[in-house]
Amino acid sequence: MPSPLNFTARPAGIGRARLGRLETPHGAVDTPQFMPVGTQATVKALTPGDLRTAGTQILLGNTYHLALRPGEERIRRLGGLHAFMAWDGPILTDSGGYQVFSLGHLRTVDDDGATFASHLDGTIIRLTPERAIEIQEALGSDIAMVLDHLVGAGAPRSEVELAMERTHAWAARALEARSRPEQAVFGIVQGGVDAELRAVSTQAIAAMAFDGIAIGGLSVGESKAAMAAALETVAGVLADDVRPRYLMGVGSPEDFFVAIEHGVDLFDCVLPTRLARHGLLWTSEGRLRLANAATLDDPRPVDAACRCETCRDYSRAYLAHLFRAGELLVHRLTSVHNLTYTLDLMRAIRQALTDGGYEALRDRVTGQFAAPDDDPQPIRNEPIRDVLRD
RNA sequence: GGGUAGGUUGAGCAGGUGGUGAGCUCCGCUGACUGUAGAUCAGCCGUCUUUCGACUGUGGGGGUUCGAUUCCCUCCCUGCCCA
Repeated sequence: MPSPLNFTARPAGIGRARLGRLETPHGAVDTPQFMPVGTQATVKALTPGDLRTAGTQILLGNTYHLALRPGEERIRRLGGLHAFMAWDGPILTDSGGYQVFSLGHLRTVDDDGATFASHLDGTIIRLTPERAIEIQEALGSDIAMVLDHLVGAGAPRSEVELAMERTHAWAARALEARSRPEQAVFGIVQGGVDAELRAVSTQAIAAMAFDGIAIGGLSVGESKAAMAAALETVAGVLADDVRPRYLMGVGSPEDFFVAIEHGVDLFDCVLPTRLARHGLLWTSEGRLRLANAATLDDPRPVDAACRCETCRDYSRAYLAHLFRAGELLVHRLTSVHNLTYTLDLMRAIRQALTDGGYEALRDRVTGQFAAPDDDPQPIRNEPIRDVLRD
């Protein structure tokens, strides 16, 4: 089956980093690229217009959540996920594999698939590799993910290995089950942070006829060093693989650089939008917490270097007020900003990989977002009253 | 003026009928969050102490008592009813 995707990429001269372009039935995506997460057919608090303005090129949706509500058949009857949510750009749907992990106490897993007790009403939901493909075909996403089995950091090797073997078997079954040539399907590498299992898994998935390779089972509690090591293992095995590579569930600004240098093309993460709703903003000077008392008196924009509507029109003090007052507008304004920051960062990375200056950009951003333990200079979040006093 | 119900740590409450009142929810302070069961969650939130712990605190004053939030006297304040 010819791939519905057309992906071209070239080495960028920094580690294994590459610059590419991914063409899908609903439009092209420049890589490296970040995909905002819209689990329930919406990126929380944002309209498709907001997403476009922020620079979004491709979105995520979720098999488990949409099958539960409103139901994939209803979405199919209503014209498919793109029409349903009024987003005409590319969409990638996750398979529900993450819910096998995150809803651990509401499900059981066996070799054939996973059984959930719906988190909404307890209804029993069965997800198999075939069913996950069927749901995603009904949703009509551009890229479907295979159902996989991921386990948390710290799981015993035997458990990691079992989940990996299951993932491989499920991957093969998903490929057998696919019936829509216009929908791409990505396989998912597992294997935890065990170098041997990671390598085995990468080889197994890469040997199958997927349209792209996803790296799963990371950013689930392991250390930064362990994640980097796992990426190195995967990158080594995939050295000559020309398909798009997608690191699932990552990440934070500093994580992007590490992964890109290991050849990752695509990212998704709830972090920018979730942190936004929780009052944590990413800026060109590091983190800004709306909840902190000092922000209440700060007349400055969130980020003077940012082009977004929030930074153009509103002060930190106003956002801090909205946050404390529980006003819903704050969710849109902070989400607009964090997504703009993230997508502009990704654009800046592509630019730097093209024109130079990548290392300087990486070092600056990594320094701003380093863990407190590594950073003796926590970001300052103080009002500039002195400047205003005449 | 008469009657009645009250006054608890920023706010709102719970509790306590002579022997441990620092418990809850807000507010406030500080964190966490990585393929979204998350507009969520955690810690702190009288004073001193890193901790352990110590001390203070039930409207004010006084009394009875070994001991009072509890019993007595008195004053202040608030709600409601009647005049």
